[in-house]
Amino acid sequence: MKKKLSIRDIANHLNISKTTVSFILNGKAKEKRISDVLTEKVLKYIEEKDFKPNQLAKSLSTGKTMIIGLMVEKISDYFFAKVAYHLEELAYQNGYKIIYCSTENDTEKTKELIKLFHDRQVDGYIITPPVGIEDEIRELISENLPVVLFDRYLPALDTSYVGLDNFGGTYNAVKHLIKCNYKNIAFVELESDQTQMHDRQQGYLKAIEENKLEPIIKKISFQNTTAITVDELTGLLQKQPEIDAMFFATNYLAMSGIKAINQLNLKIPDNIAVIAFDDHDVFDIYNPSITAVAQPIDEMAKELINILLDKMESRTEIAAVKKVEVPARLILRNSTRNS
Amino acid sequence: MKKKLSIRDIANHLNISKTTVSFILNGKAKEKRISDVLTEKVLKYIEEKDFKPNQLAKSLSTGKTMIIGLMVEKISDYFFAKVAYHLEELAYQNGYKIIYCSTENDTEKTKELIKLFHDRQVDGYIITPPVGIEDEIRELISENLPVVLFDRYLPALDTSYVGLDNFGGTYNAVKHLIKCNYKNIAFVELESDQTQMHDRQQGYLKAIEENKLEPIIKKISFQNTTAITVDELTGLLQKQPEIDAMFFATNYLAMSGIKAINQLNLKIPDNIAVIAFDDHDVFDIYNPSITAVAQPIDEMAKELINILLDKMESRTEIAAVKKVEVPARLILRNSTRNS
DNA sequence: CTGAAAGCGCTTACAG
DNA sequence: CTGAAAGCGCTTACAG
Repeated sequence: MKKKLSIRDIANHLNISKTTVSFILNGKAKEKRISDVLTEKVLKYIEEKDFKPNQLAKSLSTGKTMIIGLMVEKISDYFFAKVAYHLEELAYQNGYKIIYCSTENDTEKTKELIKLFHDRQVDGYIITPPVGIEDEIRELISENLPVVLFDRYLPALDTSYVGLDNFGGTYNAVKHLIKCNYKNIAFVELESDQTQMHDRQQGYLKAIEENKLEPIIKKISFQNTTAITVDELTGLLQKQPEIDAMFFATNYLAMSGIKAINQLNLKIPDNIAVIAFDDHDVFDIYNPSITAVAQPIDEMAKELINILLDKMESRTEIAAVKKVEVPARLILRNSTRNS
Repeated sequence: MKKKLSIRDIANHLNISKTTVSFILNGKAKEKRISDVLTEKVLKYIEEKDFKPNQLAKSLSTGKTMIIGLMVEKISDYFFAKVAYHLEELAYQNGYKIIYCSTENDTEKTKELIKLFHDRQVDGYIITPPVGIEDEIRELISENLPVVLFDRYLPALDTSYVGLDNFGGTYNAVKHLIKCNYKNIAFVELESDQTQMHDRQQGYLKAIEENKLEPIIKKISFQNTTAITVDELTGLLQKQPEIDAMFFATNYLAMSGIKAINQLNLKIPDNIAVIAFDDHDVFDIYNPSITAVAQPIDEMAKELINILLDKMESRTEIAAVKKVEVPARLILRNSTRNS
């Protein structure tokens, strides 16, 4: 078991002070006008011994951890996993590490997690907030900590935010269905107070109203098992056989819906069309492949990191509010008759 | 912006020493025989001020970070995401936090990540190793750091390990196909030197040989896009139309395979049976639903944490080797004729 | 029962 | 150009 080297060991060995070593280590050799010869010598020794400064000590002393805390609804979800992946990449390029965790959309759990991140002293927060978390977010901001909300916002709170144009994305997709001559378009959504759900619903309603069609809205409880959701959707289709298209507000709802459609032996897209909000890699593989409203994940990740970095590196006010809504992309596949 | 409280502020305010506050904070009041009255008073003040000790300072001083580093092949994969989720839960119950990252099966990237975790001074490592990482793992162990390998092992290295009984799981699944009267069973696997792939192949071969059938093995490159894989599998099925069952060594291969089967208008399970290694929640929703060899994820997570905790809390030697292989579960669905 | 003091490994304002 | 010293916020061996 090797003894860990410290900055003082190096200083002692080379007969110089810790200060000098520290300056060289942090690239301040020029600025502090330390001689090239000395700098060379120290760097060489460090290289040779493969010295790694203790990050804990560094953080304690600088007050920065170089860690970004990412809290998403569920890290195992396709969408969030992808976003996390991109964020990790971008953060890393800027010298930051990401630690992530799942809120499960549970307000209490999220409060716990914010505390945890706070204890670990992360330098910045990216959060997909459940409802009821306003006070905790406000508290973070009042402590001058950089926060960016993501995926959904908190209407009561004026904070930086990156999300999709949920309204426009849904509006365009439903208009596409209408153009393809579908008349009875059901909208299946999660029972939820969150803005992203609400905005999708509004987009649907606008398209329906503009075309003088009848809205058919089905709300599914967040706590449902897949089996129960499938049952409820089977029920809906039996009760309202005139439905000839279904718009699902999430990809998992779409999967349950497809199962219900299969159970009733309806054919996609002949008897019924399907569009899912949020793309998923299995949609391309499914038979028939499923038309989806996709979120430009890499673009969102880039916006998130940029806003956060600007705050963390004090290029903007920590409390400055910047909101970005990126446009959705409609990916046409075979679950809709495409006119 | 509120001033952060420190242990010294508390000590000053109550006119006692930092030592006493620290002891009380760490539940050592009894052990150090600090009076109940004082303990009460300190606890009350801490509660009231919502004081949180600085973890960085604590870690620097104790040398423990209470963080476990988890490195999986790809955190966005269904299987790994689920495992991570369970591990997080279990770690949390024991006062540990998990930080995770993806190796992408890239040896160089993995070396980087091990360095990163090492710099962050995680207390323990759970790693799904790519090949060629033996030296780095050996180095960790020689520094007396707890390491458990997961999902696949490194034959050249005698380390603690938790994984599936890949051999038995595949063997039983293929035997099931044979029992259901399938005769020309193809095995589709990833080109890979990893033990889990190798063991699955061996399980397949054993079942085939025992029943005097002809093996048909197709290897798919790890770098393939989905489209290329689909093409290759379509080619295979056209060249060898006698194939009446396909066993896929991973769930993503199965999805590509199903797409190939659909493109050729073959019917599952009448023309061709499908079994996937590694369950996926869409398999249950797919039409027809897909028979799969499932890994008992929660059980694996439990074993991992137990082995790691035993090492981290020095209940066993850090270098002690414990290997666990958990049995696979065959989940029969409708992609196989079930006799 | 309780406290003064050294130490964990860094950074940085200050002095020369 | 370079260093001595204080400080970040904890823990803990030692002394009484």
